[in-house]
Amino acid sequence: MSEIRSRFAPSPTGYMHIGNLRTALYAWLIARKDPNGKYILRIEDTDQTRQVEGAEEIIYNTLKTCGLDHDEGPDIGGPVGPYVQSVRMKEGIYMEYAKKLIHLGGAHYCFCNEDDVEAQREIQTARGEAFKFDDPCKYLSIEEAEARIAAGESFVIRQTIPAEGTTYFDDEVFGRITVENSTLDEQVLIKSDGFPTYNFANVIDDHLMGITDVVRGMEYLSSAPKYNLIYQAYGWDIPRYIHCPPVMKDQTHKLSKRNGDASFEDLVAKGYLPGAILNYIALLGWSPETNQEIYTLEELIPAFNVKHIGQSGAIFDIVKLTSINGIWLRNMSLDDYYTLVKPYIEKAVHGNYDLKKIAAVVQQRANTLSEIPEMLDFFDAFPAYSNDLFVNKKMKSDEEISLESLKAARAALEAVDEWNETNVHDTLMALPEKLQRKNGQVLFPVRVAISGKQFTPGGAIEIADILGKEETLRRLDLSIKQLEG
RNA sequence: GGCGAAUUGGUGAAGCGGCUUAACACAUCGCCCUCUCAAGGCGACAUUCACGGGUUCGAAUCCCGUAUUCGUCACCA
Repeated sequence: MSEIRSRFAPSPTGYMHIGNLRTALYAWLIARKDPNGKYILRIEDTDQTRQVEGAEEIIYNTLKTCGLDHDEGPDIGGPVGPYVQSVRMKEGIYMEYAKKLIHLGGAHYCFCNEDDVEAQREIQTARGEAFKFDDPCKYLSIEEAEARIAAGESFVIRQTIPAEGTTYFDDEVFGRITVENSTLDEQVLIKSDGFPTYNFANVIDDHLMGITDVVRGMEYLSSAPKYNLIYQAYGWDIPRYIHCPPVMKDQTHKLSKRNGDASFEDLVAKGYLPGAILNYIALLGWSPETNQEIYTLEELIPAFNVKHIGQSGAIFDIVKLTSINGIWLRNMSLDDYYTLVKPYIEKAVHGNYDLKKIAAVVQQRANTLSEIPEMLDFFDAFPAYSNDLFVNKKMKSDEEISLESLKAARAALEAVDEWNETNVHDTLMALPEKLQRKNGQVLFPVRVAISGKQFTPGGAIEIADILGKEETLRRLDLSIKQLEG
């Protein structure tokens, strides 16, 4: 009965930010650490003006591709549904609890219109104070208020906050936060359209759904004390709070899609693996106890520990993500890698080549999927290149030596009957000795001559093998002609 | 402006009073390996933990103040 229940409670506003995903990940890990733990998905759509079509789909898809499976949610149901706040609202859940709170003295009806509130706000902000609505309605008796409602007056329900004293709440990462009650605003709990505000719906749903661990961004840190007041009024158990510092774009700006920063789906489109993204995100603001840095989702479960979540914002570093992604790519078996990468190879290579060999050669060098096509463009079209490429100090190679090597290679290769990597290798590796040259003085020119590029995935032997005898000889001929001027 | 929080190298960070001449990783720079580029191997890279005081035999680690940054102050979440 003491199972951990954590939740991911996104608003369907469009895309999946990196910060949101990290919150979802941490909450998931916390639930999965407990063998009986449950991970709940709840859709928070109480703001009817911000609904975005298809946003829910993005949430389901992202969680699915990340492997963040949930045990209860709108799509699969569960014992404490419904899991969408707008449908919970229609069932009258929030209004029922709000009324209960009123009778417990933790809230009151308010009939002030927005102009009344605005007037106060102007005065207070002019004085440089934080806004705190001094609500005349709080002195109305419940009977009086109910009579006005019965008469058809529009109303909201606001939280009632004790005038004096302090309230605190305990956070797993920030410790105890204490604030003066006098600084707390009597915020709206139920809006005039009957919908609850985020702050209220959250408390009610977390309690009704038996949530034990609340993971969320630290932008909610200042409003958290008000939550405790509500929990206390009801006499409910307060869940564990885990507030996470923001994911930053730089020192002073939060990472946000609004500023054109990458979202999860953007990163996937750029050629990053979901697993690698999750791996990296886990490390943003959290650090493991060992020096291990590469984690699969499964490995993250035992390693994860709330105690090691940091307190200051972490800057999102795409370079580090790229490095981690490269490691993930290189760690794959060739078969898995090949099926993953085949579409990317086919974007660049249409000729009749052994794509799996190409995959093998590219696996050691690509850090992202999307950079693969341009690495392979020379297979289809032998590019025009300058003879300068043959000049390389380190290889002790120049145009003259290259020409000599190329001619020798051409002749030797022409004699190869069975064209495979071993034979090409043996043939080419026999040349340096014969020509009294270093390996690089022969193989380097050959690689340039058949690829036309300064840098290539794979060396001369691998490329020649993939290109095949006919194409290799053809390119060699072209390059020899070019060198002879 | 009030309130809350944070502050260790270019980046993520470890550290929680002596074992720290501040771990590890990315990035950067050397060297090695090598048919290029990568990958891999080796090495360099904070005399110093925002600043100023204090406590202590001893502080990045505890306390106070200053500065800076972030968050919040909505019938948005």
